Amino acid sequence: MINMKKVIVICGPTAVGKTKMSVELAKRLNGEIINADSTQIFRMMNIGTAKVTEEEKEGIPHHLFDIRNPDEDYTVYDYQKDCRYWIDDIIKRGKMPILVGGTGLYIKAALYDYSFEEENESFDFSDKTNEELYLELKNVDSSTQIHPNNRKRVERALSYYYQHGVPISEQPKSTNLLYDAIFLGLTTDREVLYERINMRVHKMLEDGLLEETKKIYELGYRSKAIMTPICYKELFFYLDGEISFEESIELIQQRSRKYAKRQYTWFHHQLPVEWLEVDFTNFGNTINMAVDKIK
RNA sequence: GGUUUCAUAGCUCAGUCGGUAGAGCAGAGGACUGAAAAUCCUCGUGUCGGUGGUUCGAUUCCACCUGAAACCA
Repeated sequence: MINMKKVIVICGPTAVGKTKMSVELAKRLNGEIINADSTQIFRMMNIGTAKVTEEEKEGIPHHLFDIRNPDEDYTVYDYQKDCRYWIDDIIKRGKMPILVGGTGLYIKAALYDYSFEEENESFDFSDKTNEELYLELKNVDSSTQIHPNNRKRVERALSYYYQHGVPISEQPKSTNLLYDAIFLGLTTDREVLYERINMRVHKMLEDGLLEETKKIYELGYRSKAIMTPICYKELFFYLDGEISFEESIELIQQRSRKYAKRQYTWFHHQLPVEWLEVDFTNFGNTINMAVDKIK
């Protein structure tokens, strides 16, 4: 334990102030920041992903932002390697690695002993129904816990089996922490958070979200990277004339609320998070609380 | 002022030929190892506007009251 590498993680739901906290901590603790948000990996998607701006960085080095184009794929597998690389690099230079982001799976995969292997084959299941795929999976993995309707997971389990010859449920599921990590979760009342989410969407529009989206829309990108995050696909519906502008904004806000709820569920159950109630009227208090927890 | 229609879950509404009611949305809880801002699962009692009347029994039929909308003056 003594020799484990120290890492600070700032997590929590969307729109609680993780970015601000990360920069302040980096300034005080001689740290560098590593992105732990699956959508901020990509270039061009800045406003819609609430990516840190150059000004907000305040000169602190930021890693794993803008490392892929929107038409490229990026997965947990890639993130695990990239994140571990930067943790080691930052520590070697005598500085403190600070992971910031809301993608729980990425954080867990990087810091725990999740094992991934090189995979290059891809399988096409598009001609089969959910029921057929589930039966196919049951056949090779009778103890599967995946719900039949969760097609994405069923397909993934089958791909895994066909590639490795063993059921995905037999994959080692040990969850040992590989780093001396402290997980700081920022939180606030649900109502306050929902209000902040609504306001942030309006702020994004003021900052040019629609223009950013139009640029991507006109370039014709319909990749996973673009169609996954909240904001772009909803505004695409509007640009396609399927829904009104107001409807698309409400959709974005609604989905962001649900996303925040899912994030709470993940962080509460999957990581040993120490929660900090954010003081929005005096953020300095929250920073001091975080520093106390770390020391 | 008159006529007609409407009043049911936080919202939009369905329904009960009289036996106290259910969808969508909103909201809540949960799962999670290669698209994770993704994907998937579970959760619906509310004076059925108010007061009376008819009835074994009314949210349902009738009367009146209140409120809303449309039309006529």
